[in-house]
Amino acid sequence: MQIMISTIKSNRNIPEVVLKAAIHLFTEQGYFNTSVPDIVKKSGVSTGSIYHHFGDKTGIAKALFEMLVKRMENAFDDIERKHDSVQSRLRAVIEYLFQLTEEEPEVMTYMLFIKHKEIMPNMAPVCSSKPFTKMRQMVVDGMANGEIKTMDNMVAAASLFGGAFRLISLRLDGVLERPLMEYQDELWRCAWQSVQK
Amino acid sequence: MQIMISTIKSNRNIPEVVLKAAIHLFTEQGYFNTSVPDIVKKSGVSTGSIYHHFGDKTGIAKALFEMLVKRMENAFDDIERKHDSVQSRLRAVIEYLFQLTEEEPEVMTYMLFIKHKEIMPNMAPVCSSKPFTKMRQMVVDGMANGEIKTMDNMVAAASLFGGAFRLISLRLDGVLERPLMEYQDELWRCAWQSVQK
DNA sequence: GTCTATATCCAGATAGAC
DNA sequence: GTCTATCTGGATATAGAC
Repeated sequence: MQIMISTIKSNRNIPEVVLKAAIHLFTEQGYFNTSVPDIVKKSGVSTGSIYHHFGDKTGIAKALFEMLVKRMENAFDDIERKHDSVQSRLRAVIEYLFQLTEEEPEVMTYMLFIKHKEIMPNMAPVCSSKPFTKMRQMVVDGMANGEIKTMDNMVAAASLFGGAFRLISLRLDGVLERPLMEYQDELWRCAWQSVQK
Repeated sequence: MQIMISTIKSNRNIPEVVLKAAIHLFTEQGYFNTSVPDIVKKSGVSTGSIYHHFGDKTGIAKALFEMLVKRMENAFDDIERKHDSVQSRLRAVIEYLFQLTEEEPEVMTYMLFIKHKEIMPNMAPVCSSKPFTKMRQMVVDGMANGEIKTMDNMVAAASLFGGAFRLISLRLDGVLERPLMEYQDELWRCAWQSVQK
């Protein structure tokens, strides 16, 4: 591997600082309430550079989304490597989602609650993205090996993850005042019990 | 009661036809991708009349939201009148939500998945609106009378309704091909089981 | 690759006749 | 109360120097 001289010459990574400003503005005030001049001000990067790197405004949203989806996918791959039983995998997934919500609420908001179809009209819904199909696959595996009661896959997945997503949503909306970790054990007991015989 | 002569004079109710056009456009392409001229074209009502009735563009979104929230609140009041046990009330609520999703997907989309805070920055989140607090109150009642295991209110509500909301979301995103009614019984068994001793 | 200056367009909103 | 015609600001995007 060669040393990346180009990154040494410039002391900042423009795409990175733009994306950081963008996720903050998009989740705070919404994509459509955020103008490119807003991003210019917040990031300190000029209009010209932004368009050079991202093509247009939707390019920023797209780059951000792809980065975050990839990141979550990697996290789930990690979980599959570290846990054998479906039960402990599913629990770890929920723990990861709760932690991410607490530590980087903007990331979670951007992934779950931004209507990407409005920004990029021909994009598939988030729930069809790799990490989400992976979650459903775990459930299918659990049914195959008998850990989970036999039933419709979608119903099982919805029952297992639905409560967690509700709590995440309530937390991001400011309705839950205490951190999600405090609800985790009790929620998981309910979720797991819902798919037992 | 007097006969409403004014409604006889004009053969159409302008706010109504505007709201009908608006909910279609807002859910189809998003609030911010919909211009007032779009609504003018779709509704056949002039710019001037629209501004006369609604004040500004956000006024349309607001009127629509208030109407739909009120309607859902009334539906839940009906349910409380018709059912005594908490179990049958909760089941009826989910049945209502599933039916509404199938019959008027735009209404459900507008209530659940439009980011109203982006449109009206100082609006409370949907989950704080009357119908949603009513749903949580039912759960609290069920815990008080012993139908539901004693636990955190929010966890119980999330466990009971989370799966239903997931399925609604998947259905509106086109991921579930079959109508929600077909999943209803199985989902409810899971949801109810999740909060039993 | 990064910047400033600028073009173009169309949105939201208003004026004022009827 | 309803309409048409019109104003104005600010958004996205580009041109072109450095």
